[in-house]
Amino acid sequence: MDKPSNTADDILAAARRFIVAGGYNGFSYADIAEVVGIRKASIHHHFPSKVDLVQTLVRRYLEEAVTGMTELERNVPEPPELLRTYAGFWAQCIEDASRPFCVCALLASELPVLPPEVAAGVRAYFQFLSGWLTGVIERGAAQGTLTIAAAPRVEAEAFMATVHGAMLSARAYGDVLTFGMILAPTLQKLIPATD
Amino acid sequence: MDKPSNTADDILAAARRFIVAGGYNGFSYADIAEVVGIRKASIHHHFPSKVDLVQTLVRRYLEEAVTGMTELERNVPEPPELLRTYAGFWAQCIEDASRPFCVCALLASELPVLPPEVAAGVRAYFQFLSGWLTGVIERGAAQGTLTIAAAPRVEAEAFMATVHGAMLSARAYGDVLTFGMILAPTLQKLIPATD
DNA sequence: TGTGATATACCTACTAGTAGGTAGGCAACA
DNA sequence: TGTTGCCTACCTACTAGTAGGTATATCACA
Repeated sequence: MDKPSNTADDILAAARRFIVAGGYNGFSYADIAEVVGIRKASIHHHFPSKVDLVQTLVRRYLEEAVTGMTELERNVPEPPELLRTYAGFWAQCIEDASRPFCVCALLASELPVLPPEVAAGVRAYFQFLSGWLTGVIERGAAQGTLTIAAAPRVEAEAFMATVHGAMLSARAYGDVLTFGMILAPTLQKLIPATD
Repeated sequence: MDKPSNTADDILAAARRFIVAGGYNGFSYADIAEVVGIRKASIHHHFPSKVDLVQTLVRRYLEEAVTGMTELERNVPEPPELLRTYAGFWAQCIEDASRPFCVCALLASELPVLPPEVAAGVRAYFQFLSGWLTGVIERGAAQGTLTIAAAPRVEAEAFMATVHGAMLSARAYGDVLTFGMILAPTLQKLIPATD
């Protein structure tokens, strides 16, 4: 677990913050060096190139998502509550400004100018997330705990799109409550009323 | 109408393509100079700084949206058809790759690192679009031609978020049909079945 | 009708600063 | 003793932007 040094983790954490703020071309090794408190050249010791750094970041981001979702499904088995928890996670991240945007959603927006290795990682994340949501929605529909109007895959893609678009709007308006406001009716349409 | 020279328009068109591909930091004056066929310094003659250039681009983008929506509402008066046409416009833009992303949606993702003048323009675009959609949905709900589960403003924000998120997914998957696939059930939920 | 003033649109050649990246050294430590 | 982690010092390529020039077009007016 402690194979990568603390500095490497610090570099990755700084890179994540910079990417979340302004994308792949929105930061430099000099920016990272400053916040981590080392020299530019020392970053190259841990990550020979910028591509290596961001590739590692995206790979870990996907790994964390996979373990996070697995963990989540163990603790929260019901599909409606899974969707609510997933949306609530991002609502919290945005509200407390700890992670105001999804790394891969941001990188996806600049996909055409991304190094191919990074682009592939971003695509993998989208495929995983969409697959996971499809599974959850499929299960909910079969159980009758979710109401869907289209195929589970399509509903999953629509849900994911709304989540990403809501992040964008929250950022555009500079209003952290926008995300929750948008997700509320989206969840409501999927979850049958219990009145 | 011919106040700005052809070259200035060419520069703006090139900048738009570059921004749509990779955002504010994803292109340089050198990139534009190459595709327009002039020298870097000549771009500075038309747009003294990069901020001037992108600011002008965003301002015009909003102006075009305003006139486009006004025109649209004159030709297509019914709210359901307005939403369908708006979504269809973007579906077409993405499918024929003519405008595979909204300039302001892309810029919004990197808002924290944008020059303040540009950021303000992006915010204005979001406010206009959200306001227009709110009006359309409000009217549709009053007429009974649209079915809404939340306040018109909330439904409008959710719709806009889904459109932007669907652009992102289409880009992430590299599949131009993803956008239409996502928007179909979204429209379906707002437009009552006519069976 | 010719002449001068002004403006437009572009050019070459340059600046300071920043980008990612490299070479080689030094100290701590297993 | 070799490896790890970081350093100074440097590189080349590129960034936005500037200085100063030229060719051409337009207009005012004698």
